[in-house]
Amino acid sequence: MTVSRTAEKSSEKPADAGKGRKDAGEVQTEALQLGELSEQLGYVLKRAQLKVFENFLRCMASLQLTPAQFSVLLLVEKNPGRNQTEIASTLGILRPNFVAMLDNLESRDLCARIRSTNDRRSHILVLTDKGKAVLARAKKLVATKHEARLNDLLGQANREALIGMLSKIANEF
Amino acid sequence: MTVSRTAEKSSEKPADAGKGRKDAGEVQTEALQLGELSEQLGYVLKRAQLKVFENFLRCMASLQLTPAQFSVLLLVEKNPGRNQTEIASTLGILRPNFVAMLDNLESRDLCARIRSTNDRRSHILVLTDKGKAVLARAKKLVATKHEARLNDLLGQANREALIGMLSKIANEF
DNA sequence: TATTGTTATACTCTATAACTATA
DNA sequence: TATAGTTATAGAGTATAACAATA
Repeated sequence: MTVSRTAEKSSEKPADAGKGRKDAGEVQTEALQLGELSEQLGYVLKRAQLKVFENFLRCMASLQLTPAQFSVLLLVEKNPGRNQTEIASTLGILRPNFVAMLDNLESRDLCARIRSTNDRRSHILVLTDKGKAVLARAKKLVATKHEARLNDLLGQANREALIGMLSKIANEF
Repeated sequence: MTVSRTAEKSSEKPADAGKGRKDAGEVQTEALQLGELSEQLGYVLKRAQLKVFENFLRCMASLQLTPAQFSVLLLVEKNPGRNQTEIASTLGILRPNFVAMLDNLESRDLCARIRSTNDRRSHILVLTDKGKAVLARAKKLVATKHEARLNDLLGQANREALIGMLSKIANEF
């Protein structure tokens, strides 16, 4: 739809552009009408996604993990012995783009590539001890700060319903 | 989180990487376990958003309108007489990035910039007749193809609940 | 001095082609 | 010949600084 922002940064606090009130006595500066936009699934979905990612980044600031990196660590932990192609494609990451991502995680000693003995073309992915420790801390931060925030906002039942509907859209739309 | 894709294109059909079954008789290729990932709000939100945008693009193929362009047309129609800064900031678009976007819409004769007489620095935005006509057709396509699809999938009540929760996240998270 | 629209620019994501080393 | 990982590259989207015209 539109929307932007890279975590904190500056600029554009949307949906509240015109102050709604004039500060001095010049021209009128009424807030804009969103109209049908606020009912557009894509629009509200995109905005919500950006907010959630921003919050995720803030919660993870101490561990310096992006949502994408977190998803890789989670998937590697849950599926040990898989190669780059398998992990990347499951996450919707293209193999070429996965290389730099892994270089980063490997340089931080969070995961490692191991040349497979069966097929020497493949790199098996594993978490290092540090990677496991960081992921454990990350999970706690996500649970106590990030997901907890969502529970406060929507309530447990609604949160589950939301995840369910989004999954359905992701899988069947 | 991860995920990609630009509408149709090729590559990466995630969440079903390993076929789950071997085709010949080589090695095992079981489907990967998503594990906690499928309960992560950010992950499922991002995936759903990509699917919805893809579907939007497909529904709008005949009009060649992106979600972002559609949102601009909607907002200009609903708020005639506003300038670039106001429209852009409401949508979370940075002014510099809004220039090329408007150049595109203007070159297609969908909207026009009008130098304001009050403040000659400002460009007032308006829809052209063609812009109004295209937007009307776009709304119909969205309603009958795009949003209708969501109703089929979730049902009217759930769809409204979903929009409501996403709005709440977008505004209060 | 401040603001509007603009240009230039940079950085991140995403996408495709093609190379290498294995198979 | 096909596949895994990689390189190079290109295109969107998003971000900041700075300039000209105007206020």
